[in-house]
Amino acid sequence: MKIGEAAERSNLPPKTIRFYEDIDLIKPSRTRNQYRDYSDNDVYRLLFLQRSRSLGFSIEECRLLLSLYDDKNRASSDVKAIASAKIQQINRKRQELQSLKNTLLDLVKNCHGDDKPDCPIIDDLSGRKFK
Amino acid sequence: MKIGEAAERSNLPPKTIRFYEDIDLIKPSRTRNQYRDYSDNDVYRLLFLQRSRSLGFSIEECRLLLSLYDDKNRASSDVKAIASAKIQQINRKRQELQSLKNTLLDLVKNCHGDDKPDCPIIDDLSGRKFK
DNA sequence: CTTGACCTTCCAGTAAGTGGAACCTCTATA
DNA sequence: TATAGAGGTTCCACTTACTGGAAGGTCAAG
Repeated sequence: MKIGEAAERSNLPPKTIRFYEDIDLIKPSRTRNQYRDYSDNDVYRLLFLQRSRSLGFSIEECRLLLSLYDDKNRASSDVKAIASAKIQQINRKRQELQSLKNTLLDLVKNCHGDDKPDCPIIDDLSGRKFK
Repeated sequence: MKIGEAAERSNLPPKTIRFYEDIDLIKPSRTRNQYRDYSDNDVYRLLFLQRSRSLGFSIEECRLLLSLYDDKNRASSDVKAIASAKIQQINRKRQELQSLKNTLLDLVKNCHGDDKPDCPIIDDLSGRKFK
């Protein structure tokens, strides 16, 4: 099948699929007229990429995951370790966002939010102590 | 003062400070020998950038915030609106991460994590239904 | 007078695509 | 048969927010 159909089936834009080929994540065959020709297996591969990317794995992590996907002798513990590390990463990111949010909430709480130029948020950002 | 000292005082690397100049966030004067020459006000501006960036504001948001910082007649409500929007953004991002995490936790929970090639995580990523 | 720290500019690369231009190919229809 | 349109191709540039490195200039100390 051509790239358009592969795109539909994998929920990935054609541009992204070509990009994945550029970085050697997938290598479809070509027809005589140079059109990319995707097999069902290629589509599975693209779906694998679509799902793992949407779960927050980086391209390099996806590459690793794909190599495990290809490796019929992989240990499930290897895959589990990658997924667990990703969960820890997400936890850290969430905590970081939480603390940013708390700081912003504090700032917003102290800002009267009217038409006057006096603004504790700006004061804080500029480094003026105002507490 | 030269860029090294401005960097120390603002907690920003010199490279980043030069970059901020490239994108017109700050315009220090120059000495005869072409060295950048930062005033105290310049350092406050850099600190403002450092703080707002570290609070998760994008460069363009910082540019807007800086223009409010410069505007002695700004309404504090304008600033408050930007900060509030950012809080909403953070909330959305956190929810997104939470749901990614839940999916990954589910996957990991179902993976025995031993030396055998059978792996529910890979199965799920590849689109095979295994429940 | 040379060494070393620090400064300068410019070019390239990062992550993960997206947008657009210029051009090709196939199918359908007037 | 001519042509229009859909969808394919390549390549280059842009995005975000920097970071690294090369090649060279400047200045104070020894």
